Amino acid sequence: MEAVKSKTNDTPRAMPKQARRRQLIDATIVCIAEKGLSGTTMADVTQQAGLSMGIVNLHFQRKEKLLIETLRFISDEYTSGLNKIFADEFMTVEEKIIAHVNFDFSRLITDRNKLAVWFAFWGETKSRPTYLSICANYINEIAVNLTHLFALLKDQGNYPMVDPELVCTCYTALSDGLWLDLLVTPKGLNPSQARAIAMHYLRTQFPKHFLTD
Amino acid sequence: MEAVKSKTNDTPRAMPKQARRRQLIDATIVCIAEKGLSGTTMADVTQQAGLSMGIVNLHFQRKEKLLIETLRFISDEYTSGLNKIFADEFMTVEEKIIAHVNFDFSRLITDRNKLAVWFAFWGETKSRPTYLSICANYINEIAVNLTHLFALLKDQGNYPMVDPELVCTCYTALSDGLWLDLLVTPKGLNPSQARAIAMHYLRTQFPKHFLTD
DNA sequence: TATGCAAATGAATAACTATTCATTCAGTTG
DNA sequence: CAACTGAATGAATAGTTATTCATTTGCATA
Repeated sequence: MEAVKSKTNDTPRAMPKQARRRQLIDATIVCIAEKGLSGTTMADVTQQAGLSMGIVNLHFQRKEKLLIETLRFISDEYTSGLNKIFADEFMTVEEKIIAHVNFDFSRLITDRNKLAVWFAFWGETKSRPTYLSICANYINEIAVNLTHLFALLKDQGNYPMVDPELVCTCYTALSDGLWLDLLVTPKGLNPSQARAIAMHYLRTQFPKHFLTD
Repeated sequence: MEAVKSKTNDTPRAMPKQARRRQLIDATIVCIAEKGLSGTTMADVTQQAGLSMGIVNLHFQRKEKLLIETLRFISDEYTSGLNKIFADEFMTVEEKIIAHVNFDFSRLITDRNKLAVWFAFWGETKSRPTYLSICANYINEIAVNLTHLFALLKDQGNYPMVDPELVCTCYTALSDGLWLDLLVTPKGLNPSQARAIAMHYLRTQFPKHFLTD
């Protein structure tokens, strides 16, 4: 009897619930990419998910909450990926920075649908404090960690002139701008070229490192 | 009789018409900044302009056209500012590049209302070909001119290792990212700090130049 | 000052979209 | 297998917003 309870043996009912939420979030990402934030309706999202109109109310109460959870989802996906790198015990500082850059320009992150979602929400942060606070949180967390890595490399590699905080701000702005490029002019730049540009900048700061490609 | 015709003596009726359009575009910029693209209604815009509901229809036919003209307005403002610099006969190459950077981080461009408009539209380019084509146009035009300036400096300054196209892409991405920073975390960075970061990057490429600040 | 005319108004309308909820459905339990 | 339970449906509703257009306004001309 117990063996056939459900596909997974823990949280038998809660799991499917999470899956449904995820399904709706995925549909929302596709809709925002295809129709823009202002053009995305509940009918669009539920149809994209292959479900019925009332379903969003059931799982998210109202549209605004679905949108917020969608932003939170891609935000968490990004920060948790980076935190895994920061927390790794076996990578050198240089390897961690390279892993960071690789992650920034990986398939997962440079997916144009997700980039469209990022920029859609960024464009509204000035008017929606909730969006801003979700973005501001993760931005700060990452900046602290990345600055720390640059500071370590400065010491280890003997780069007395480097300003870790400046390099962090500059790298972050650069990768944001490269993402915009990938979103707006996808034929002008591909993810691996974008990655190369980011590495090019890092080499200007740490010329003895990052020479492996 | 002729002296009291109107406030300006040329194009007596056409001029006021342009002014009205401009007034509505200005109101649209404020509304997008305050309420987001998806939250901006016709009632908001006309109220912000201190005019009546029907006025948008009179001057722009429909909402979508007003939005497009708003994007075109800030786009033109940006390109025409830069083109003036590119076309200047009396500046050296180095001076032109500095003027370009100064313009990128001037009050006119780093106005947070306008930045909000830029990012609002960028976030929708994937779904609206019209927005994309307006953006793509000016992006390309500027890239050609800026790459040319970097190529000239490469020759004049004897920097054989510099790749002008790469530097242009990198500078452009960097300034886009810095604008995002100014929009999203205005307390983290001010325009003159952003300008300093851009100059810091240029000095890495042209170490004999851009030392004056 | 009267006349003509384009600009502007804003109440009314039409279109659209989020939200609700009575009903249906599917899976689990006793 | 019947009763139960919570998930899902989607037509109906309520609310919002773009658009229209008959009317008014203000200004230039004669």
